[in-house]
Amino acid sequence: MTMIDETQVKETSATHGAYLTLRDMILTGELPAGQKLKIEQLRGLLNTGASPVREALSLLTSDMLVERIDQRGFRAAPASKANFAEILALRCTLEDLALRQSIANATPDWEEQLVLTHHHMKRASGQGTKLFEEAHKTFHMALLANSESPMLERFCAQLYDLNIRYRYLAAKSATYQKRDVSAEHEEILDAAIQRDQDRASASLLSHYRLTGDYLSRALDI
Amino acid sequence: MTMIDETQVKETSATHGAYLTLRDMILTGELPAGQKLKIEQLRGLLNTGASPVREALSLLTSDMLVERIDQRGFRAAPASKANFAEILALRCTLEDLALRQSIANATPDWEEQLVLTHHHMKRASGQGTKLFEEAHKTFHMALLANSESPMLERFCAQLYDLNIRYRYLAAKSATYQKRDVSAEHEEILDAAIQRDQDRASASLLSHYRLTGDYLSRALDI
DNA sequence: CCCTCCCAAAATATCGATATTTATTGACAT
DNA sequence: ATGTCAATAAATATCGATATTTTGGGAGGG
Repeated sequence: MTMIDETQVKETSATHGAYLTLRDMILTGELPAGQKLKIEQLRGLLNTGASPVREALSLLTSDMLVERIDQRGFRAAPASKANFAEILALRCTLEDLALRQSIANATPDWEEQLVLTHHHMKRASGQGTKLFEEAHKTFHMALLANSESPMLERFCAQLYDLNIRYRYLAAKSATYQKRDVSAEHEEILDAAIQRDQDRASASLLSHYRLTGDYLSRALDI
Repeated sequence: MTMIDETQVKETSATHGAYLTLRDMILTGELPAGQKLKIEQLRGLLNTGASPVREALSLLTSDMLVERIDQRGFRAAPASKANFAEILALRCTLEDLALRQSIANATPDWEEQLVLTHHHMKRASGQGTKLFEEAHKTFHMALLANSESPMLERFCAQLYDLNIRYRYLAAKSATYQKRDVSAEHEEILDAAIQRDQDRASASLLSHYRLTGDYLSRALDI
């Protein structure tokens, strides 16, 4: 006999579900940085067994979103300005590399993906933060998706996610920026399609550094 | 009542033990690349329960040594020339960066560590491969240990390990190299202590590329 | 002869209970 | 008051059993 609990369909395995939920909770700050993550507590939150929770936490360890303390459980990875600065610096190095490689290997197919994902992002702009975040990541990852270096792309994706957390952290505190982010995206897209490595990389890095400066000021951790 | 099984002391948790053993088996090729990793089979090998095995495999996923196929278990990460080339290229980029930063932040303490770990490596040279491998990694990580960028160091360590696997793979096949690896290490050490970023990085990268070329030829995968 | 569908066998994923380990509390001696 | 130690409480880690899913191998139909 099968129990149908959520909304009719059992999307994936309990582990994967727990993984996605926990990840989201950490990224958005619903589970604050540094917080102890008790199995029993999470077991309740996700209404699943201890095994899936444990395994999901183990997986999140890969993503550097959770730390494991041997024999003493798990906790959400701590956040700090130093950590944020490190993420920004690494992203600039790695995305620069990945973007240049992507452009070097440029194909019509890839360019079409860029245009598409950019369009989706623009359309998602009005709607909720959650949807826009999703589309924003998709666009940025599409830029790198042609590097023919899966590990490099993986590192970039990982760092991208780590950065999101700081965006949510900053959002809690005061001021909201009034840059023309949209124009920055257009500029990156255009340079990529023109296959201009230097311009694309420069505008991408500038995009990150502007956001970085802004976040760095907004953060009070 | 406590059961004492191995050699008197229970080093760590079952999970951590399984993690170390499995990792070693994959690195050395005892568990060949691409092989299906069945829980039951490993459970026997490590004589422990299914939970620690599962969790160890999850952790190895972080290290990109194991792949997880949803609902279909785990397998040792596949190996290929392309993957090897990617690892080499990424290492060159990331270690270059880390080494330069380490040198930029140079302290007497760090330099002493370099000298020490280099000495240990030389001493381990005569003894078994296993011991030398250990010391070799320690020396190379010591070079990067002063970068003040923990994540960067983590990436480098990860890539270092992934590379080891290819060394073991190549060792199985034919010829043995006759480079003066020891001199290369001296050169890197010397340049680092002189705080000469360019020379240190150049000799480190040359060291890797020479090994890379050799391995690339020796591999038949 | 080949393809599809179904049934057994194998393997994975998950649960619930138990054993270990770590954290906490309060009494006692200083 | 204060620091130490033992007993208790809480949490983690691990086990063994069960439910679910995938795989492999025919039987039957095309």
